[in-house]
Amino acid sequence: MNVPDSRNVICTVDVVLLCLKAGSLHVALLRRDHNPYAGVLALPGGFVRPELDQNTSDAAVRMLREKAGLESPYLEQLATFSGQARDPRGWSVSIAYYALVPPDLLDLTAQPDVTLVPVDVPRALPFDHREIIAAAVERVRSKSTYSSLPVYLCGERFTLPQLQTVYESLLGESLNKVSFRRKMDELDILEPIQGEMETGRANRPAQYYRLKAGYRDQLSLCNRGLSSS
Amino acid sequence: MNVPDSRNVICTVDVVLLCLKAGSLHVALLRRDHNPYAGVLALPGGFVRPELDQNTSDAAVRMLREKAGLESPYLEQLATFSGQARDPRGWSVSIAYYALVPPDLLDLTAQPDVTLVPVDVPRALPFDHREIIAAAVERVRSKSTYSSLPVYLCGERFTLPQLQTVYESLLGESLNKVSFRRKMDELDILEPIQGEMETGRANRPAQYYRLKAGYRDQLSLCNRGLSSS
DNA sequence: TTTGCTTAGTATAGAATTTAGACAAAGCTA
DNA sequence: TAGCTTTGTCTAAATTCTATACTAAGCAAA
Repeated sequence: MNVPDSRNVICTVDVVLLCLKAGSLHVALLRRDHNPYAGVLALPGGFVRPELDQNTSDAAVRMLREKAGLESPYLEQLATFSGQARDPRGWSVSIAYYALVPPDLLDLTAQPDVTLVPVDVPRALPFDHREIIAAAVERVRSKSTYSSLPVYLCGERFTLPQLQTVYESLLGESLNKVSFRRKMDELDILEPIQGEMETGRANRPAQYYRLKAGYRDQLSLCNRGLSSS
Repeated sequence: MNVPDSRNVICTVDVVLLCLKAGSLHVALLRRDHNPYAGVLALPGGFVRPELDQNTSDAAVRMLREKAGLESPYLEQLATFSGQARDPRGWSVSIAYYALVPPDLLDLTAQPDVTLVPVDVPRALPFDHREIIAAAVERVRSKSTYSSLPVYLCGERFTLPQLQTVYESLLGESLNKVSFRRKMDELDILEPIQGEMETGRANRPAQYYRLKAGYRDQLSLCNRGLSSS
């Protein structure tokens, strides 16, 4: 009667690692090194290890470090997926996280096991990983309509036209330049980097910006959203 | 190496059952009938039972039925809480759900074990239940700024002034009547109940509305949010 | 060196949306 | 029947958003 069948539940953590490549959202997949599905591309993930992890968020950080060799600037719990059918080993829960990284942080030459796959191209995946990825993409696109989330897909510094392009590729629609700049200004999370301009192109140089110090780990929300629809 | 220490993880589900009482949000607590914390007020919850539950959502439905004796019109996964310290029995995860019910669905005389407690009055609770409740309240208030969520706190039928009052008590600010009605109209999820008016008060009777048939289990989102701030 | 091209960044006017206030509608009470 | 109250709608003013135009500034080619 005391601690019954819940001992039969397998407890794992999976991470949806997202970044922009060639203007579209990609997810990082790894070839699994053991059964089930050994050799198959899947989300980085694994068992929660109580002796190593203070909580599941720690476990997600550990997965990213061990399997993709990086510390993500943005990591958020997505949802928990559960049931009998999703894992052939038995009734399981997977606490899913998603991470956003700028492209330069994912050094694919140093991590030859990692494969970047466009999220919008349907593909068979083991477990319910396709569903988990779909939920993460949905969450990112939704949050991009009213928050500063996409900033985490940019590097340390970026120009406003670059940032606008990132928003536009996530939202799948073009944004009004004046409105976009007004809203970034209202968010009040960016600061120009004095004297640093994007040069080398045949036009007026664009100002480089960076996140203000206090906003490294904290989202900012717009009052009225960014897109028109 | 195969299925390691994750067997040592305790897997539970907790439900934050919310309703409006006297114009403010209340959470339903139950007196625990076994250790740890036997006799203490806590969230309805319990172990996931793989032989009974298809998934954790089923488990949450079961908790509501067994412990509070009701079927909630709205149930959504909130987040998963985890770690060594939150449960004296050991490293645990709790997949938390939240439910919204109209006041008349919670028959406290038939369920004498259930206690309704205002969410804004701080109170010591076992486990990390205070944190879980805070997250649920935060989620409900946040979603109320841009969605039809508060409708689930009303009964089968309600007038627009009643619904506006529900929004206002959740958001903690008064809303513009014209804007509120325009946005409810844009959501296009309510229909007037022909001929049914709220009578018995010393003023012009208000029209009763209900959710349109297709929207019983589905949220609708505003383009631009409801509140002004 | 100069001309032309391209994109950055800003100003402005017109369009669209939101809000505050006014007011008629309609039932209850006295 | 008069007066009170809240519902539901209309309208004008305030605010916000968008399209367009225009200057800024660097590169490339003549």
